[in-house]
Amino acid sequence: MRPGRTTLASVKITDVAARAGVAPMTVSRVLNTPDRVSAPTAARVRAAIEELGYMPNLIAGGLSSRRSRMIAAIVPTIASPMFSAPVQTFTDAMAVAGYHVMLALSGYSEESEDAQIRAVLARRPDGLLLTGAVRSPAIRKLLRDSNLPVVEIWDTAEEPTDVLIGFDHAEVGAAVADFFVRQGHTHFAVLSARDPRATLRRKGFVERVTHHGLTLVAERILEAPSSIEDGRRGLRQIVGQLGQRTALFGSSDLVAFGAMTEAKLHGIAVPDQLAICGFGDFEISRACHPPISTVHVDGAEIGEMAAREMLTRINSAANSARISVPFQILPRATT
Amino acid sequence: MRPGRTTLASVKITDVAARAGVAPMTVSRVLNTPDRVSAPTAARVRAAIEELGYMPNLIAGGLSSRRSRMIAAIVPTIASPMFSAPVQTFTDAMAVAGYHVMLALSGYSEESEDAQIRAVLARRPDGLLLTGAVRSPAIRKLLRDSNLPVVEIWDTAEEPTDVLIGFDHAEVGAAVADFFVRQGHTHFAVLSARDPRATLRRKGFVERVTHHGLTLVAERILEAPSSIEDGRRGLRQIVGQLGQRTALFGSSDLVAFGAMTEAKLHGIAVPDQLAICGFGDFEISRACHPPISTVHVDGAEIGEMAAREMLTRINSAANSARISVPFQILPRATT
DNA sequence: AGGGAGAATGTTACCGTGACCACAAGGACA
DNA sequence: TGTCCTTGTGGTCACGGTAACATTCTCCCT
Repeated sequence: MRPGRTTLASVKITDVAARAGVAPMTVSRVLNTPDRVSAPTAARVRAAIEELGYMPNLIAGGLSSRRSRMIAAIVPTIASPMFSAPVQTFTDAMAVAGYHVMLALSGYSEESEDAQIRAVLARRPDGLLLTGAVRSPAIRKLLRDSNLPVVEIWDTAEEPTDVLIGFDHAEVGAAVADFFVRQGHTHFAVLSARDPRATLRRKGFVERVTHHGLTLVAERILEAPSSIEDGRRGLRQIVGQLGQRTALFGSSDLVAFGAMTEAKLHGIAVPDQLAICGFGDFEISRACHPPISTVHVDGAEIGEMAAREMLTRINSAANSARISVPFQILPRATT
Repeated sequence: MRPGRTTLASVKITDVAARAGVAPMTVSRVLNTPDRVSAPTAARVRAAIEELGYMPNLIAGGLSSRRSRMIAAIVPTIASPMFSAPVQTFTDAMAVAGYHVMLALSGYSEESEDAQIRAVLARRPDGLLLTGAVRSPAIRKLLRDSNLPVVEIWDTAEEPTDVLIGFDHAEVGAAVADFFVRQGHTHFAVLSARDPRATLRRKGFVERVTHHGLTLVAERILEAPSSIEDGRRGLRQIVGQLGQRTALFGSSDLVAFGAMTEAKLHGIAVPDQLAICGFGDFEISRACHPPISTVHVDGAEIGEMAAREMLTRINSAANSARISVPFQILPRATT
């Protein structure tokens, strides 16, 4: 460190300005709107910044400009690829644009989510990333009044607060049922987590099965977020109800993998006696043996789209929208 | 909404003060140091807050108090339970204490981590959570000079910048080697990701094997972060080099699971011809069949400890420390 | 040559809080 | 009864930037 150099916290924009022989405002412009400063001046300022080890204070800047360059993201958990994937791509994409992401985890509790939203608004984020549509009317009103970009992901069933990116989970369930039916199945089972979106998938599946006049032989609700172990336990609990040939829909690939594992131990042939379809296209369903049929939805892509929508809305007003992301059934070896 | 009620952004502390008939400072005290305000005054202030829908501005508060009540966390990725678990528990524990966590993802690139640290310091966090010890001397100096609490997790091999919580990965590798040796193994193989900590484990393993004068029949470096598929591919590549009875160490449970999956397909008996030990005690190693022997380390616990240390250091100066977290080999069905 | 447009930079006035210090009122104590 | 301490509250100002407007200078066009 050169003599006279000062430390992180103590150097402020006025110090840099003095050193470079310009006004503080010019330093600010060099950092925020470089094209409005002449090249020689900018060079002098940059040199001063370098020499002093100046680090801008975004808290002060945020207060003054009323833009925090920060986004709050609230997801149930990051322990599942379902949410870690979009959070990861969203964070990366926003970082490129100069935004940081504040992460809050809500579990699967609605009250917790509401509390987190309130808490995080005190930091004056420039936007909000939420999981599923906000249900509490009070919070919805708060968000609408705040005039902030709100991107809700993973669910398009409900009315968007602002933008909603995802797909209809009930349709997924129905599509899986249809897929099984086309393969000639007549007997069905579901193992499904107790979370809002898994519930929609389960209902869509069950309704479609019923609509076809076919038989639901077993239905089991698991805890959320559900694990491989939940899938195994679920299958153990319904194993007595399975017939000669049953088609099982699991609410995630973890559940499906657990069910398959347990089925093998019970001597049940997959897919001949028990056909299995999961959800999420996690790596495990692709890389295990036999590979498990599943529903592909691109969480990473949803995160990127969310970032795109967020930036659009930060930079210019945009209308409320509902953006559908396709899902796709991937038949593999278990169906 | 009652008449006269104003919206989020516009209500400030002076409005509340006027409504309650007190000075702004008193409102601030009601929110930050309630015990210094008389009960009747506090009640009046709270009523005014409620009526106006006041939401404090933590940006302004942070500028004034020079405490942002925010922690920056930088991890390589949250796609692996290795990091999502501690991030999750850390975030939860800090939230209870009124701190929010800003998340940045560095991949496995050191330059990216350095850049992220610089970027995030501009937000004046009250502390930093990092993965592994900081290696760049410039950044280390920056952090030390900043006088911020810095909690580094997952690695105790290097010198801590401030506090280091984790274990020695080379010791893990050595312990696994010893464990195999005690079971009578004489031939060994490793499939290991190209990341700093996996590399330490691999080296510890290989050195111990060599030290015993035993044979390393195959060693394969995988990409980081490594997946089930990487484990399968790795095993395919070394399958020709495996002898009658080999003990394989995988750098994570995903790798181990992939290796086991592929071994079965090649007709290799596990554990008789190929014994396998993973690392991390992810759910998959416990819930798959046969359950895979692994090294248990409690990522969730590390996150909680990190939060504890962070809060301690925020509230009072503390000495640099290196905190060891135990790891434990869990023999299951693959060894 | 005069006028106007545009580029580069400076000046002023906050942004919304909390630290710090001042001060009034009331009770304890000698 | 006077002094001292404690408790509760208010006033002032600084935190470190940036928006908005003002100013200066240059250059170009008619």
